[in-house]
Amino acid sequence: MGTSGGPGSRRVGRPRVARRPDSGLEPRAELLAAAAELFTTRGYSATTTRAVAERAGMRQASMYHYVSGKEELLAELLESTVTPSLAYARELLADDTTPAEERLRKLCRADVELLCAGPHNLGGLYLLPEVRAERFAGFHAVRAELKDAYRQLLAATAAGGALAKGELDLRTDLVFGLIESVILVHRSDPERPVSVFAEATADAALRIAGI
Amino acid sequence: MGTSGGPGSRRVGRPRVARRPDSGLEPRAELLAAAAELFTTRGYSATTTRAVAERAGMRQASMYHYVSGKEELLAELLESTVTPSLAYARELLADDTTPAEERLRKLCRADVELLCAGPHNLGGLYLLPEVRAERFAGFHAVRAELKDAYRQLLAATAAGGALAKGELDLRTDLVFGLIESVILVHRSDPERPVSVFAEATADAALRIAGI
DNA sequence: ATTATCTATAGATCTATAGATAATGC
DNA sequence: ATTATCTATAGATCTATAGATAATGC
Repeated sequence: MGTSGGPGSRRVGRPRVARRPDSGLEPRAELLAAAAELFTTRGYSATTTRAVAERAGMRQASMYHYVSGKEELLAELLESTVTPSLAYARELLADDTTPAEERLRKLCRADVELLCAGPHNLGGLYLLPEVRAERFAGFHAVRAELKDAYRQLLAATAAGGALAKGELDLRTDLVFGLIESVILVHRSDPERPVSVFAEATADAALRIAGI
Repeated sequence: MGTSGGPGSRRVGRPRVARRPDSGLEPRAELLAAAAELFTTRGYSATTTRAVAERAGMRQASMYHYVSGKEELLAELLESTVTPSLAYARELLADDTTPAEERLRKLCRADVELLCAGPHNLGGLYLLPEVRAERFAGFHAVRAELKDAYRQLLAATAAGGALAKGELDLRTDLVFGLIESVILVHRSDPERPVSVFAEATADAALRIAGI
């Protein structure tokens, strides 16, 4: 199953017509990277299968050797934007030795870092209107679980414990909204150093939470 | 020039094939409303001229009697989402009898109300990736001016006056980001009473601002 | 023989124009 | 005569499949 292989190991199959420096990625990963860039900058529907394939260095039809179409690419990219944060959120929820305030701060910071990580503002995929389609219900479920983790941590803080349900929901929405707004802010200024930004956003989130 | 005319006044021209209860809107306004709904829910590129026209009650080709194409519709809708807020922001900047904190709060509240106004989450248009195109530079200019109004108000507050330039920019981004995040929050829960939400968001914005 | 790619293309759109038509206005 | 609409359609895509081809593997 060897990966794309070390230098010198020639690949099986007809050679690509556009030979380029080996990206070191598997063809499927090349397609995902190409899709990430195009979907986030031009949008999903505006991106053709030809554009994705060609950016990945192959012809349009060759793409179908690896994926069933655009939808599959988007679905996979979407999940990759929440899964790591969710895993971390679960860890934090299970940790009952650390104060909730601190855990909430950690989650905010990590979430912002993850949303801003990578070259293509992947978090921005979530803003695509097409994502609402039933096809992506899996992603929405994961995202709802992440939001619920925020709610639970918020409820466990001193300030949050005093809130009525409606109030807690509103605060959760505001905090979660602020975290997601980093997608927009990051989009408008991708140069900003992420760690400072993550810290400042976590601060802001805790202030909104009332801490 | 009479508008669509009072009841009973028949319209000139071949009748539409799909007769429907008079919406009371001019044909161009009907097209804009249809585009607003479709662009915000399905996205811009995913929306065909046929879909827009038919939702507006006419055939695809008839649309070209009123607009040059989809682009024109999006451009007009976009501007309509910032222009009112910007007008209000200018008023507030000119008013030097009211404390900056209060003016900032007012701008936040008004901006949220406007973003959530109307049936179709119009603010969400700004999230469309296609909006980055050069074609919409006009919109971006207006939006940048609105953001600058936030910056100026922020700088005029007691807390903001103490900030270095980089710090002020970061705060501005966070506050502006929070305001825009209402688009996302409103999208996920359109039922929430807007005035409460606007108040809570303004609160949150001022806390982020450090007030 | 197996594989990854290619070229070619059918079928399904989608946009924007041309030209016909069915109202009102004079 | 003027107008708002219609029907029809040319030209330009775009997707997904069929089948050919150029490598390596045995």
